[in-house]
Amino acid sequence: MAKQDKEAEISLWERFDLDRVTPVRNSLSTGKIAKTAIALADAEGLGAVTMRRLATAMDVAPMAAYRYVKNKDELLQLIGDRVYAELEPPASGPWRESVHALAVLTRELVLRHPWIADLPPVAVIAPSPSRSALFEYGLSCFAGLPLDADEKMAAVRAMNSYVRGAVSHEIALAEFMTGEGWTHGDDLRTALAPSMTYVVETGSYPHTRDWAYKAKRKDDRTWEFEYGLDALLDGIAARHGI
Amino acid sequence: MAKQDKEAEISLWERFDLDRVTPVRNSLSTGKIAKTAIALADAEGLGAVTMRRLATAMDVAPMAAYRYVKNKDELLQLIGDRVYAELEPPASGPWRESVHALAVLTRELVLRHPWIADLPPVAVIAPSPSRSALFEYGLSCFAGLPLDADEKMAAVRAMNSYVRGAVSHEIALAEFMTGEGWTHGDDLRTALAPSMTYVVETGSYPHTRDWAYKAKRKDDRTWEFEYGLDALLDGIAARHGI
DNA sequence: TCTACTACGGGTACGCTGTACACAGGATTA
DNA sequence: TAATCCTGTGTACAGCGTACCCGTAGTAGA
Repeated sequence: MAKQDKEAEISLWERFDLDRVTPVRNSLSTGKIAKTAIALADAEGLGAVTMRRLATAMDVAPMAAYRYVKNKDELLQLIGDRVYAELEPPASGPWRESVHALAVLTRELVLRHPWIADLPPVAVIAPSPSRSALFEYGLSCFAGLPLDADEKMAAVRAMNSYVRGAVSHEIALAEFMTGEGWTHGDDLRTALAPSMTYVVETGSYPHTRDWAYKAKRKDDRTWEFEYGLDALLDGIAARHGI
Repeated sequence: MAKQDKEAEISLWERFDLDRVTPVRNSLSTGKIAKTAIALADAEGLGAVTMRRLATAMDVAPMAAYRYVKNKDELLQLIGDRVYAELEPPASGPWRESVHALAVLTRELVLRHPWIADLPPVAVIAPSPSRSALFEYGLSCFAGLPLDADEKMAAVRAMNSYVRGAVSHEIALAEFMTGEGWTHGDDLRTALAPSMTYVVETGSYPHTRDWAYKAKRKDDRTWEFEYGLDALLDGIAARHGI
């Protein structure tokens, strides 16, 4: 589990730094483990990321990865961090453009790797290099504006919360719909899954029914995402006159 | 898994309706299963909700619950629904008060049963009686206002997304902090977990560091929640002049 | 009242999981 | 050359979800 059996405990991220310094020499490395696990998750979902499958994918014994990772939770933290490293913060500019762009890029990242939404919450909370950097970027967007320290943090967290909530909802809904045989398309905008018909037709949900028959942008997830995003940004802007 | 071995497949929710009609007679019922599982989760977290532990808690063989629930996923959907049934929508009033109150009540519910945040996303997406009803309530808050069907849905979903994101962040952060030996309190507002010191002190994260030293409301989660909530509501209101 | 049926819960078993622990061999250092 | 350690191997265990089959108690039809 440690780079040196005898050394005092070293954090995952220090271990990760180590293996880009010490060139290769071993068949395994934190980087290779992360890359393989991410490929596995991209291909078959987070459920396929098993210590054993990871091992066979690297042609190695089941327990081998445990030299680099304390337990599976740490593996998940690792891939959570590495996948966020893909995201390059937009060039600096007016705060609103920057924050908006960051949100859009984040959404695109998560849609590219939908399994991120399935990571255990703690794997997304524990500080990690790339997420700390993104967080720092978020805060930096508000530098020099008339917000105090608490307000800046609240603004960044509100953005994070909205984006995470919206995207995870979006992914779950998409997976549920395909799993349920939901049909959609231009000519079928008002079509509903069998499992939802009862909701609409019982008469107990008149407003939902209304939506089902009148809505025109049911498939336009990007529009829906931006609606909430812009609303939130408007609210923050108004609050501080920025 | 079915109430009648020979009958055509019946949905979880129809089965659930059945057992409040047919009084008791059996030692098990969908309701009892849900109640026991929720108690287990409240006491020891979602990880303790195991088909076997659930069975022993009900003094029954490990496989017994499968007469009432197709698989574990359905069990999770069931308890996800039952716990949301606790939430009583606020009395109707001006849209903004209603929506605000619903958000606050939802947050309180989730803080009371933090394991909700650990439910697999699909268990929170699949339509279910109590969540459909809450959704309907959300939509009804915007009835009669100058929003079209798509905008109403977008507004409700934005609220949902923010609340879910914020609360799950809040819970994960709290669990991470206690798990890490983080100290806090009036006299220790600026104290940091050992695991975070490096983030603050490397010099690579000046804005985060700034926050760590200057922020005064680090422990005020309610304030933080309401900051984002009000910002979002402001944005929605402004967008439609309501 | 006898008979047939069936819903319900019990029991056993399988393949999979995460991971503890002891060990072997090549590389590195003294 | 000898001692050390770093790395990957092998085996094993407890616990998971759940497929499948069976006994039985209670009901329904005659």
